[in-house]
Amino acid sequence: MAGETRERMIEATVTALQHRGVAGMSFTDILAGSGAARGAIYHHFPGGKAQLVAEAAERNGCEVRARLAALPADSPQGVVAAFLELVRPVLAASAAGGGCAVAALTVGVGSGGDDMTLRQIASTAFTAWGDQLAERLTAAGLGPDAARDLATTLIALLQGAHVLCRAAGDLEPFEPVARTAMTLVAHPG
Amino acid sequence: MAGETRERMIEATVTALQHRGVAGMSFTDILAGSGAARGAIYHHFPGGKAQLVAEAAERNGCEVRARLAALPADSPQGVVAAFLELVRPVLAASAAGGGCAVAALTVGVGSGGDDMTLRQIASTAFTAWGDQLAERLTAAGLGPDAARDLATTLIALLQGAHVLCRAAGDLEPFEPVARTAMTLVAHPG
DNA sequence: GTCTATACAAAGATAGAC
DNA sequence: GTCTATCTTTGTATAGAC
Repeated sequence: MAGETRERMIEATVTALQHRGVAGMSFTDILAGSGAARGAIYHHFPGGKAQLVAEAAERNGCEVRARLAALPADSPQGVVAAFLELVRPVLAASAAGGGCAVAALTVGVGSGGDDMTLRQIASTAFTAWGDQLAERLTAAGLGPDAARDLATTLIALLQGAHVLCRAAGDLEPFEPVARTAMTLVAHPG
Repeated sequence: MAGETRERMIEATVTALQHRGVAGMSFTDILAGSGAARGAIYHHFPGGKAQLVAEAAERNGCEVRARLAALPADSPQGVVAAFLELVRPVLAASAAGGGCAVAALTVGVGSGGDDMTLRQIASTAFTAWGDQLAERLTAAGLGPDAARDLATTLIALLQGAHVLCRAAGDLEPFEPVARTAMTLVAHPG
């Protein structure tokens, strides 16, 4: 079926991005992970690696955003608690060698033209996540300014926990971060 | 003088790590940045890239730890404020294309033997930073448990801000994070 | 200790048959 | 639309002269 192979290649790229990053991943990984042939890459992605990585990161960014949009908005505390439970398994995967596919676009890239495009994609995704989270927090009754600050902080904590958990190889660094996040929402602004 | 070239190579590696990461950096960068000849690398670092990267990251980790040790300990609020002012210029460099050399060891590495060693080095550095920060906070009067949680959270916020600021290309994401960190220390535990 | 030259492998990118 | 084969570049690693 048309687009089937292309789809599998994008999925494989998301996984490769999480595990090895932009510079660390190779087409060999993508081909092994998707079962596609070598020439198929440039058939589906004429822009080469840059295009493939860009599409994979955008895909992953939208998926995460959708999951944030599905958070309950009963109370600010409830939103933060649900957010923490949502990211816990993701961080567990990070500790096991995974990571954030969007964050991968920000490291290991220089100042070249294509690299700036990738950074832009990451920035857009992070902004979208923050906006979505802030929307949930305001829907739960938090003031607009406090919601924005808290949302950005939660995204930063998530990314920081990715780095720390990946280094530690377990979820241990996440626990104090989660405790702090809960005390945060108890004393906004 | 003996060790002069070796020193410059380590310095160049720290910079390369910050800008390109482990997989993204190459010996070409290190040679250009240190003025050394190609063969000099394996003369000073028989272990090749893994050894060079490991030593550079350990060096950088110790330098950061020393700067954390120099923080004043007048009050918990004072420690956090001084920490934020300490990291602000670092994050500005990150926004301009730099980054955290230690965090670079956690991404873009697989599950190989050398890679696990690098992850271990990063983990050790992060733990040392957290311990040092917690020590300052307890010296300023905070309880041991609250100090540990807050210290780990601040390190996570720092790493998260690195990712966000690098993606955004400016310091803007750091401001709400800094505001939140100050409100945090006003309501410990 | 420092340099030049080079071997060897891996990765990205293409061409062309089917 | 998919596959095999290959070109080119880059990067790690090594050998050996000075």
